[in-house]
Amino acid sequence: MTDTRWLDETEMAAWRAFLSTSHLLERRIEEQLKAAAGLTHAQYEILVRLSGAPGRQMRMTELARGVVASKSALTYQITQLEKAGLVERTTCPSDDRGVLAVLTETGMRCLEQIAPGHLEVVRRYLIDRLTREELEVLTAAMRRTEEALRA
Amino acid sequence: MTDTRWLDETEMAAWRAFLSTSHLLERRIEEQLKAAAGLTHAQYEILVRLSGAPGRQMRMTELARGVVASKSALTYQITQLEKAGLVERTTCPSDDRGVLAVLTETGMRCLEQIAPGHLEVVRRYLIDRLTREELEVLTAAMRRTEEALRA
DNA sequence: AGCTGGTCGTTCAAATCTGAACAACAAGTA
DNA sequence: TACTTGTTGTTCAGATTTGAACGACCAGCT
Repeated sequence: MTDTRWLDETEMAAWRAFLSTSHLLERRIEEQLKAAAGLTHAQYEILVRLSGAPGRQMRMTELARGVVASKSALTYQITQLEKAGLVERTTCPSDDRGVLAVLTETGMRCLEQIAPGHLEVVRRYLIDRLTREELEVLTAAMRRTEEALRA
Repeated sequence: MTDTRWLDETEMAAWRAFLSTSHLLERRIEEQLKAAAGLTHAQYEILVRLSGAPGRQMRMTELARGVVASKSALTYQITQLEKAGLVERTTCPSDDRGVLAVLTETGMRCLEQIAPGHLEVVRRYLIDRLTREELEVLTAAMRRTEEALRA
């Protein structure tokens, strides 16, 4: 509170661009997924994480960390995905408190079907507009702040 | 749908890092603002935009575009900020349909008071972790995709 | 003036997220 | 064993967002 470190032009420009772009991209992705499969981006990310996990299953808490969602938000979304038949709940054998979210065959097929359309959006607006070097700079920068935020 | 262009490792790494980090940062910012002033990040951004606008006022639609929010979301938030005395609504003199959101003196003082704490978070987790060059690369990249998304 | 298409901001119901509270269980310690 | 501390996932109420529908208004044209 003593003396405020404001952002200079370069810093402010970076922050504003990052902020606007992430929100705009989020919007577009949401729109595409809703139209293509009636899914939320949050739901899509859950399917992706599960599909990449051993046994296509994950503990609720671990999954929540992965997709950056609160525990209650994940509980809600898993319930929705369960109703849609894309995910199932299993009690964790090694921990009676635990719950395993498991990707069903239907869920896996659904994901394979909508992934191309989703990735097309990610490509068109972000990935294909960056050079190889920019991609690497972006990754390094993001990982540094991600690491700080996970602590 | 013909042949899918998947993302290679470099591309996927960039996308995942960008996605996780933007969500994590959003969370932290939300947490800080809530604790410091009981404000949402969306509300804070509205105050910032208004403070930088001529006459500290903006048309609803223009403001919605600026902060990347839907019209209904903005209507809701402006109502909240009005209840808090930080913003006022005025009928637009040149267009009877229009509504001007005006930042009040109280709103301006509130913003000046909480900006330092907010910027400190932006610095600590993002800005201060990037080199000058990285900041510029990030800005350029984000602006390119922002431009595409605004079209 | 009358029409037409478009824009503006709001409203509404439904969906989603948040954070605190909670009960059940785990793991270590005395 | 009994106790303590921490974790797990859910629940709940409240806050916020979404998208469609709507009435009011603008601008250009006839």
